[in-house]
Amino acid sequence: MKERPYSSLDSYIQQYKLEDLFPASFRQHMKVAPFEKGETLFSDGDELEELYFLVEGKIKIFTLTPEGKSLINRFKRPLAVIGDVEYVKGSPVLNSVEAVTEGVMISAPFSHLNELEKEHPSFIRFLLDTVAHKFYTESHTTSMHMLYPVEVRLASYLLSISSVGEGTVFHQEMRTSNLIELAEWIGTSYRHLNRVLKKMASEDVVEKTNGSVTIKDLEKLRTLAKGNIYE
Amino acid sequence: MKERPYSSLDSYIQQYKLEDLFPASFRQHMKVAPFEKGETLFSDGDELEELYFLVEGKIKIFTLTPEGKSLINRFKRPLAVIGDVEYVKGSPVLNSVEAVTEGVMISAPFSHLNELEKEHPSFIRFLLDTVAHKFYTESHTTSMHMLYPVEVRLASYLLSISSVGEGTVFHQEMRTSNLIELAEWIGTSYRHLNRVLKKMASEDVVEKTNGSVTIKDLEKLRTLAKGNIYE
DNA sequence: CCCAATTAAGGACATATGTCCTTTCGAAAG
DNA sequence: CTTTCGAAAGGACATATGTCCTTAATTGGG
Repeated sequence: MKERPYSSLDSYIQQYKLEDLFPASFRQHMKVAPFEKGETLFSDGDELEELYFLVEGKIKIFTLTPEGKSLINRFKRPLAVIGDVEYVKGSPVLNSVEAVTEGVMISAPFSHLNELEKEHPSFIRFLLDTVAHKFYTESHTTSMHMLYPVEVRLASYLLSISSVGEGTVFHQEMRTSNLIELAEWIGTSYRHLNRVLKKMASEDVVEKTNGSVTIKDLEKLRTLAKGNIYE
Repeated sequence: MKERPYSSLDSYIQQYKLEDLFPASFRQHMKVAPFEKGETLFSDGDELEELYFLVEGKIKIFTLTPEGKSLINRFKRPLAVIGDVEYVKGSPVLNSVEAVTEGVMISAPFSHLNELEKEHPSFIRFLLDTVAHKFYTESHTTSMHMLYPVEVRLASYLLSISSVGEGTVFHQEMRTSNLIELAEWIGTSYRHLNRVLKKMASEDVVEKTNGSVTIKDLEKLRTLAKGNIYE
């Protein structure tokens, strides 16, 4: 997985079935841009000139306040679109974006997208689908955050990363690299997350072993989540 | 203003300059639907069949939890689009909608919109603009709610309803009909809102006289809002 | 003008969450 | 094996906010 040379534009387009979206004649305007782990890709307030597609790696989208607090809006894996809302509204970047792993984006300049819109209306439909979906999840997450305490959100998060196969509980890779990030993701402080985790552990809902969290009682977890689930 | 007969479909279309969006041939599929104050227009989970345009009156969009808590997502005045995300995603209604005043909606069936999309791609662009804007404001509001305490959000709200004209502060009609609604709007309890208002009053930032709130010190308010402003 | 029915305001207490700091633990270096 | 350092956990306290209930204010009806 390491050091694998990044594919070319065309192979990414093929991989993600974007052929119809970007006709061959348009691809000359597009670029391939690798990035490093931890790199700041976009900052709140930047003026964007291109639309980006995440084709490899993982990024996080978050808000920073002047006071230094940060709130993670969401994590993204391929295929994700960055800059769609900015393109449509012509406004500066709404949230900051940082690379969680190394990865690759491909990009297309706004200026050429206007032409593409005219020639290939399906591109507008694609954007519409993308933005509608973003709105949907954002709206859902917001309600959860506003209406339920951390315990419910945490339970919901844990459910979202566990999959149930024939009665066995597998816990997938945590979508957050550590507990600090998890805290920012569910919108609380690290301290408080710890507190809630400990409580859950004392009730045998989860088990904490050196930094990693394992689900022990899926049913109790479901009760705690009150039917909510992230995304 | 009362009892004024509602206009016809065509006059609404003209009034809001929707002629290009809905060609004459399409309008036979559209309907005019008046509603009463307080009426529940849509409920969380409903299956929507039509796209609606609010052309008269004021509505509120909110989330209800099984436990009975409610969170107001936003208020809408004409021209507003309802059901866009549901149309695009084909999913059930995300939030409940209630009429704050009497008013009128005009509607177009989803089934016919598909054809419209093909013949008039500008309609897709219109939806894209609409949804992108929704996302933008939603995202902004979410960050505020998650990152700042009620005092900041309240200050920000008060700023948003006051307009400054040549050094004089006018406070517009409160967009919420009462303090309870305001509490739901900024995402807190009525009790707590009262507490914060009282504190602001004691610092001469606002004045409370029988239920209505008047801004006394715009500068202090700006400081409290920390540069944030709703919408 | 007075009273009942509402609506607004506020007191008391409980809970959720944040902040700061100390302690503990485990892994990597020496 | 010991040291050291950073990550992880947790204690103590402060603040924000919620819940429940009581009191005060307001307004339409008689």
